[in-house]
Amino acid sequence: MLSGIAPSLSRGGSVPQRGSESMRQFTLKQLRYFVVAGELSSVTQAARKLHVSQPSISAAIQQIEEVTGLQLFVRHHAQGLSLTPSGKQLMHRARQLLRDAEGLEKYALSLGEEIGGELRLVAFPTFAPVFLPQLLRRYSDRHPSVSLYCDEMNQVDIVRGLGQGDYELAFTYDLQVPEEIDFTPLYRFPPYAVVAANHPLSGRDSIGLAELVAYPMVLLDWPLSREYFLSIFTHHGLSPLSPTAPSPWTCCAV
DNA sequence: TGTACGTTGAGAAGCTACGG
DNA sequence: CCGTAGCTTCTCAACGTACA
Repeated sequence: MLSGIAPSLSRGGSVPQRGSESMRQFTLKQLRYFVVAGELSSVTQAARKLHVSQPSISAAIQQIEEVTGLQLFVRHHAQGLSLTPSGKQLMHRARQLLRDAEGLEKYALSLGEEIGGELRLVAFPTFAPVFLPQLLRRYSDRHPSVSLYCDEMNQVDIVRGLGQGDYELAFTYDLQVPEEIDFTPLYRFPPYAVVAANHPLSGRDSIGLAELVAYPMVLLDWPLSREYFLSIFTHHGLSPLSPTAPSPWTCCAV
């Protein structure tokens, strides 16, 4: 949540607010002006894009700066604007707020009708190609009015994205998922070893961990993933040969 | 010096609250 | 119900600044 500010949910027209409190708020419209100006690094271009005058953009930014007490932009005369670190942080949250407001509007419009709006989800790349297509297709068939937006990330970025509200849903492993995130197990995956057809261990129904340590391994070198698989060995007092670290797509190919 | 761009000031328009 | 006051937001014009 945005702390210390009180955005007004007005759309179009003015919202008269008497008294000194009125100067302590800003509107979603002003937030949108700020975000677009930040994205384009220009008041002029933002004004063109939003079909308003330059002073309107400038005034909106100043209002937000006054309310928050933050300097959001560094002004470069005749050279546009650049976001300050505070401006970047606020813009990130402002985008979320605008998205939520848009979602709320769509939700309100869809009340009494079928489910609509946008569902943003993210998945771990190694099993995203395996499970997501079928899941997404079934979901789209059932809820055709929902726009699905899907990303692929490593475990650390997935957890961060959920925490920041960038995504509503994630498909990933149960690795260091914070308590504040609801985790529902869908599948249980036993670890598999994939070997070449002419490998000494080829053709076996099962392989013991101790048998694997003698051979070099290929592991996905992503945050937590590599540590997780190595921990399976160390938990049993085993030390595998130094694994190589290819790209995720190389792993998929292997 | 011309051009591009952001800011400032003045005035208009639109909205709501309030009182008669 | 209507007129007025107060407020916000908008546009236009002018100005200041930086760069080629």
